[in-house]
Amino acid sequence: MTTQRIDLAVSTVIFALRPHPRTGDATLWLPLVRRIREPHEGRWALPGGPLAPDEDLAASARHTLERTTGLAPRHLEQLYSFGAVDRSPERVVSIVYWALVRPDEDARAIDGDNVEWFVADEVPELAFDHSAIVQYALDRLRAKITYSPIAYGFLTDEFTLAQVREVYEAVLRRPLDPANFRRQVLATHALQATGAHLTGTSHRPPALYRFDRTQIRPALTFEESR
Amino acid sequence: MTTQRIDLAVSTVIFALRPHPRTGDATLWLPLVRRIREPHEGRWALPGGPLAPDEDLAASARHTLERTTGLAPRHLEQLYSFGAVDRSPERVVSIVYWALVRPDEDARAIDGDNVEWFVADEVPELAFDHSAIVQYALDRLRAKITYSPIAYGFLTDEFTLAQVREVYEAVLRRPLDPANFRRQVLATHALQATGAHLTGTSHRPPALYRFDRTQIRPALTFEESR
DNA sequence: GCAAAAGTGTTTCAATTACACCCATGT
DNA sequence: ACATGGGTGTAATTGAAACACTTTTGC
Repeated sequence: MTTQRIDLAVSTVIFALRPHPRTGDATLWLPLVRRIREPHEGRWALPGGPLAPDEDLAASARHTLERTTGLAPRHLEQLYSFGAVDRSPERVVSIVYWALVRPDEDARAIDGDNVEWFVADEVPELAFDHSAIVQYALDRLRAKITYSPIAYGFLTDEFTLAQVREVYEAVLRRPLDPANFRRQVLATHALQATGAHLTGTSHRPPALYRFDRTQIRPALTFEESR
Repeated sequence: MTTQRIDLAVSTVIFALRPHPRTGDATLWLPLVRRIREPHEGRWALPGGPLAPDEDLAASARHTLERTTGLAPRHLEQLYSFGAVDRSPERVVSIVYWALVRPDEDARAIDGDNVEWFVADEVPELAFDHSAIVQYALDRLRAKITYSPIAYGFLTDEFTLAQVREVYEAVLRRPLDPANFRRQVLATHALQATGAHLTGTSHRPPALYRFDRTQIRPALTFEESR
C-alpha cells in the first residue's frame, strides 16, 4: 500500500544520575552519539537505529542502549513518536523511548565509539529535532516523578530515604523537606524496611528500605520495568 | 538499512458523547470499521490506514477521521505506538491517536461504508490488539480529564456548567456534586461568562460560558487542538 | 561534648467534601 | 404555588507545608 519508503527508527533518551561537574550535586546526565555522516554530520544526536523486522519496539530500544553504553535499563518507557515530514531530508518516523539506569549499572557503563555523556540541562544544539525531544523527555520525567514511583529506577535494590530524596531533588531541581518527604514516601506503603541500617556515616545510621512493586496500583502505561 | 518491509499505519480512537441506548445518559461512543479482508475478516477494528510519505502523523489521523465519519475532531492527541512483532501476520507498526468530537460536529456525522458506532465500554472483541488499544485509550481519557481541560473537546463554543459536568460524569461514570464542581471549574479561571443565559429550561436559566484557552498553562504534550 | 543527619511531633493553612439553603424560571 | 435545576454559604475533614525538637551515630 505504501508506495514510497518511510524509514522507521527507534531512539532512546537515557537518563542517569551523576555528580554535576561544578556543584557536585546529583544531576541528570544522558549519553549522545556524534553523527559521522550527513545530514548533520558532526552534530550530537540521540542513540538509536533502524527497527529490525523481527524486533519489538522496546527490544530495539534495549539493544541500542546496550550498543551505545553497555547498560541494561531499570526502567524503559515509550515517550512519543515523531513523524513530521520535514524533520529529516529522508522521511523518518522515530519512535522514542526513555530509560532510567541505576548507579550500580551506570558504574559499569562503557561508552561506545563517538558516545559522550552530557548534563541533561546543558546539552548543545542537537541534530534533527532531537533537542526538542530531549526537552520533552525531561518535562515528562519531571512531571511523572510527582505521581509515579519511577524514582526507584534510579536506585539500587536497597537504599535509604535520603537517597530517594536525593533522586527527587536532582530531578525536580529543588530541595525537599526531609521530614515531610519521609512521611509522604512512607504513606505510599511502597517501601518495606529491610531491618538493616547503613553504617559508617558519622551520624545516626539510616534505615535501609526496599521498593515493593506489588503495593503499587498498576500505572497507566505500557511501560516495561524489571 | 531496513532489509524487510515494515508497514506503518496510523489508527484513531474517536470518542463522541451520545445518549446511552438503554439509560439515555450521556455516554462515550466510538466508531469502528468492519474488516472486509483477511486477517480478521468480518471483525470490527479501529479506523486507520497506511501512512502516506508526504503526510504528517496527525494529518494522517485527521484524514482517516474525515474518511470514516466525515468529522473534524476538536481534540486530537497521540496515544501510543504499537509494534509487537506478533500483533499481526505481517509486521505492522501502528501509531494510534485519539480524538474528541463535539456534539455539533457529531450531528453531521455520516458513517462511511462498514462503519458503525458502539458504546465505548461495550465494544465486541476486536481485530488484532485493538481491544487493548481501546481500553488503553479509555483509561487515558479518564485519567487525563482529571488534570487537563480536555472536557471542552466535547463541547460547543458556548455551554453551561451543567453541560461541562455532564461530560465529566459521562467520562468518569459517576455523579459529581454540582456545587463543588462549579467552584472547582471556575477556580481554574479557564471559563469566561458570556453574559448570556440559556432560556427555555423550565427552571432558572443557567449562565453560558466560553472556554478561554489562553488562561491555561501549556499542557505537557505535543497535542493538537483547534 | 559536638556536629550532622535521622527521625518524631505539632501547628498552620489550603483544598476537598458533604450538605443545607436560597434563587429564578416554566408550567 | 410548586417543581426543577441554578447558584451560594458553611462546617467538617483531609492533606500539604513549615519548623521545632529529640535521637543516634562518628569524631
